[in-house]
Amino acid sequence: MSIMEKENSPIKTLKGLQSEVQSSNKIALSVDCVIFGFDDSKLKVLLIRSDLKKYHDNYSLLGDLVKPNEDLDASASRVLKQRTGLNHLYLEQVHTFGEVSRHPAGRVVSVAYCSLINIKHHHLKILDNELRWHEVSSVKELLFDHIKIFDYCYSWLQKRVQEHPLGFSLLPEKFSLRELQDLYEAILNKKLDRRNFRKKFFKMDFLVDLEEDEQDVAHRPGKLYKFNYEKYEKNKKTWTGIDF
Amino acid sequence: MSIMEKENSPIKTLKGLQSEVQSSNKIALSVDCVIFGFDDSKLKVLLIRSDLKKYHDNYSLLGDLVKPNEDLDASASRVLKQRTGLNHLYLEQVHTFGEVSRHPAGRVVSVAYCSLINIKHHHLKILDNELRWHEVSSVKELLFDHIKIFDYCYSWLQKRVQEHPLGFSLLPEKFSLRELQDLYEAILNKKLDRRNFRKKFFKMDFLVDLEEDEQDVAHRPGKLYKFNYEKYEKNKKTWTGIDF
DNA sequence: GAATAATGTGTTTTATTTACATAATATAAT
DNA sequence: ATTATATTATGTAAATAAAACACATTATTC
Repeated sequence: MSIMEKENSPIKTLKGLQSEVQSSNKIALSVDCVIFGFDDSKLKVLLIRSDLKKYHDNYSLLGDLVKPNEDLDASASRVLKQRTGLNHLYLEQVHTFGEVSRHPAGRVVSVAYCSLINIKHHHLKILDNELRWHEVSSVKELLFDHIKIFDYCYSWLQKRVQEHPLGFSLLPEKFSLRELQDLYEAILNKKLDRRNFRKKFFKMDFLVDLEEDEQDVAHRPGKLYKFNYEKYEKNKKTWTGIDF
Repeated sequence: MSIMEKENSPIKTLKGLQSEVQSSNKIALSVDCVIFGFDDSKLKVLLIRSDLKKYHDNYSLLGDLVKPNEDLDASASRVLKQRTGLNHLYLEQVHTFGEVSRHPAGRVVSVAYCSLINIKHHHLKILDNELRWHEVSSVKELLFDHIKIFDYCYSWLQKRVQEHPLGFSLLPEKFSLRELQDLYEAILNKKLDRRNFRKKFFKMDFLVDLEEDEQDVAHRPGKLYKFNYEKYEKNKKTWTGIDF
C-alpha cells in the first residue's frame, strides 16, 4: 500500500516505514458536519456564524480539526457533541474534500459528515456564534467551499433517504404518516401522492401502529406510528435493478 | 467552519487562523486505489506485493501519501500513473478510512478511490513488486486494513454499476452485448436473463449499433456496440423511487 | 451437410406504479 | 347542536415495468 510503495522500492522494515510516515509531509485534517433537522414541515440545516473577522458575515458548517489520537468518526461525533451538546446522533461520512486551495489558511483536507437530528426532541444546549437552524432552501452562500460541501451532502441525503430508513432520525419517535410524508416532500422538494405514499410505506412493513392518535391538531387526528428497526433489518431487500 | 470554531472562540483574524492550522497536529494522508479490471469474463483487481519485509507475503492496494501541494483527486491519478503507467482512467472517490490504529506505522488516514480499467486496451507499463491482476473472488486477505477497503469498494461498485454507466470503462470501446452481460454478471456475481438484459439496455437507448460483428469467435458472432456518452447524459433519468 | 454453440427476437404473466374519488372523523364556528 | 371545514383513511382501475419463458437464425467445426 501507499506509504511503502515507491518506484523500485527495495524491501523495507516496519521501523523504516514508521520514520517515513513520521517525517512525511503531513496535512491538516478536519471534519465538517452538515446537520439536518426537520421542523415546521421544513428541512433545516444547522449553521454557525464564522468567527473570523474577515468572514464574519458568512455562516459556516460545524467542524474542527481531527486530533492525532481520534478516530475519524469519533472526531465528527465530538464536533456534534461540543457544538450542540447533543450525543448519539445519526452520523454518516459522505465525502472528503481535498483541493489544495479550498481553505485560505493553508492546506486543510476536510471529511464531510451528514448528521440528522430530531429538532423537537433534542434541544441545542450551546448557542455560540449564532448557532441556529436555517431553512435549507434559503442557504445560498457559506464560508469557503462550505456551500459545495453542503450541496453535495444535500444531494446525498435526497438519494440516500429513498434507499435507507434514515429519515426517521429526523422525526419524533412517534409520528403520523402525514409528518412522514411532509418530511419526504421537504427533502425531495416535491409533492407526493398521499395514497400511494401510504401504500408504499405500509407495504415495506416496518411501521408499528401505536394505536394512538395525534394530539393538538385542529382537525381529525392521524394515527401515530413508530419505526421498527429490527423488522426493517430482518426484511430489508438486497437492492437490485439496473437502471440509469 | 472547523479550524476557527473553538468553544467560546473570540473573533479571529485570518493570520491567526493560518498559524493555528500550521501549528496544529497534522496527519499523514494517503490515497489507496482499488483498481478493477475485467478479463476472461472475470472481475479482477490490481494488487502489488508489499515491500515491507514483515508483510512480504501480503498483497496490498496501490497507494501513496498525498503531497502537500496536490489536490486529493490528483494524488489518486498520480498513483495510478506511477504504478501502472496508465493515464486518464475512470477514477472516483469512495470513502475515507480514518481509524487511529489502522496503520502500524503511525496515524495514516487513507482516502479510498475506485478505478476501472479496460485490461485488454491498457497494458501495464510497470511491473514492480509482482504487480498483477487477481480474481476478485480469490481475494481473501490483504495488508493492514486493505481487505476492508477492498470490500467497501467492491460493494460500492456493485451498487454503483447498476445506477451509472461506469461499467463501460471496463470494456473495450467496441463490445458485444454478451460481453456487457458477462461484465454485469461478474460484478453482481449472479446470472441474468439474456433476453431481459438486452431489452433493458436497448430501452435505455445509449448503445450505438456499429454494424460490425465480433471476430474470432467459434460460433455465430454477435454485433458490436459502443456506448454513447452524450446520449446518456442527455436522457439520463432523475432517479426517484422510495424503496428499502 | 450435419452437429454445435452461440446470437437475436417476442409473448405472456406477474408485479409495480400511477392516477384518481369518496366516506369518515375530529375541530371550530355559528 | 348543527353545520362548515380540514384532514384522515381507504380502494380500484389503468398503465407501466419486470420476470419468465421458447424458438428461429447464423456462424463454425467436424
